[in-house]
Amino acid sequence: MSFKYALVPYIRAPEKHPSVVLYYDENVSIIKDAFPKGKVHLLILPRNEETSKKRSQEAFKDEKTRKLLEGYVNQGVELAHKAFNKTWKRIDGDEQKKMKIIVCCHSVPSLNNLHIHVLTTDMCGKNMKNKKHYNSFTTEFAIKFDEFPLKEDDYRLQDKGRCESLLKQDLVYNGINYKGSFKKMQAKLHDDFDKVYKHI
Amino acid sequence: MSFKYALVPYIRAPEKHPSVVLYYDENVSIIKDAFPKGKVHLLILPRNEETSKKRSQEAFKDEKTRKLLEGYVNQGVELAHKAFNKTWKRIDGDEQKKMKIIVCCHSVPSLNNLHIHVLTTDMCGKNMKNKKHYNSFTTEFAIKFDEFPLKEDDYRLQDKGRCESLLKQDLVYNGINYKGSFKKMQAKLHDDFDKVYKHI
DNA sequence: TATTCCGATAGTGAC
DNA sequence: GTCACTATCGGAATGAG
Repeated sequence: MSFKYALVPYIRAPEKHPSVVLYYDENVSIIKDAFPKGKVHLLILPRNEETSKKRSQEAFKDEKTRKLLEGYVNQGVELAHKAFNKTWKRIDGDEQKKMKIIVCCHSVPSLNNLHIHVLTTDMCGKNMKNKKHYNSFTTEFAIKFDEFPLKEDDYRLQDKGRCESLLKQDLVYNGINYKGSFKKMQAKLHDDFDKVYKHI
Repeated sequence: MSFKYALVPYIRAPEKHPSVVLYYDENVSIIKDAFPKGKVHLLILPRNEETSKKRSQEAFKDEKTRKLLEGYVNQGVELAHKAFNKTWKRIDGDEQKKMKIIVCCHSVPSLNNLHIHVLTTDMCGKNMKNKKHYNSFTTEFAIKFDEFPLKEDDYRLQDKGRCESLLKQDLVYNGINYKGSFKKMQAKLHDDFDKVYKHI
């Protein structure tokens, strides 16, 4: 099952992966997601071993941990904006309007090391390929960083099955239900993106 | 919907299709199935217009029609054996053992002209590609020619839905249930065939 | 159950 | 929900002056 530990190298030895690691210090590594689901998609990896092996729901019950990460989250968002603006420009030239960023953790992660997703909301990354990818960022499956700590009765603390069922929900974009047709929705997503942004 | 009439040319003008038509007279055309599901796969097509447009269940209520076709069925089986033996030979050399032949009509045909399938039981034709193909010849979905006329209470006279559900049954070969895995079953079918027969 | 094309769905294996 | 591969399953079109 070693794939579950794919993030370990960036936590243990970030200095060895300069092409992937955007920033690191003793507390975190911030890396580019190898399979981006948005035009920009970063991961913040806490380097503390105890923190890293917890699920987000547990790790962020602790206020000190949350407070520590808060600053890095702001930094991650800043890095994401910079990366996005380096490649994309609004066609209307309005530089006040900033691309929105999602900061979240998956309620059922597949990789064993705690990671905070920081990604643009376009959902147009090269590796956005199916319904589960999409729903994992657009439904409650994604726990927003500012939702932590979860209330004690939040189903996402315990009910893995219910969380996973969110990934099978009908696709919804702009209030339109695309049912099973991921491809059609994706075409619309790309269309809409291309109407607003141009490649630099 | 013209695909439903794909067989019409062979009924109307068999003389124009010598590469497909093995035999014809005023009553029938016997042709090679364009998408063979067995190593040899023929179709017997009654040329009488009234007969041709009936389902087998109805057409073969009539004894005269059955008796007329009986002879052609025997001829079709003979032709199938000849065609098979022209290409395949038993490895054990036992020429007494003859390849078994299925003679049947589908309880829910997709083509509008009545056609009797005559095919070897190997289920190893080039166009045996999925579960429905297989089940259409190995379950009660296939009405054997000698089952006609059907008893009045046979569900296949009326219950199209139940007939169609037979096509979705689990795959069974040699008492083994292959569930959804058509490819694995097919590999076994080909294996077993190749153990007994060699190409001439 | 005619085929073919496309796409969604499902299971697996990955060291 | 890591990906990538294979295969299964599911719908729609097929014609054409």
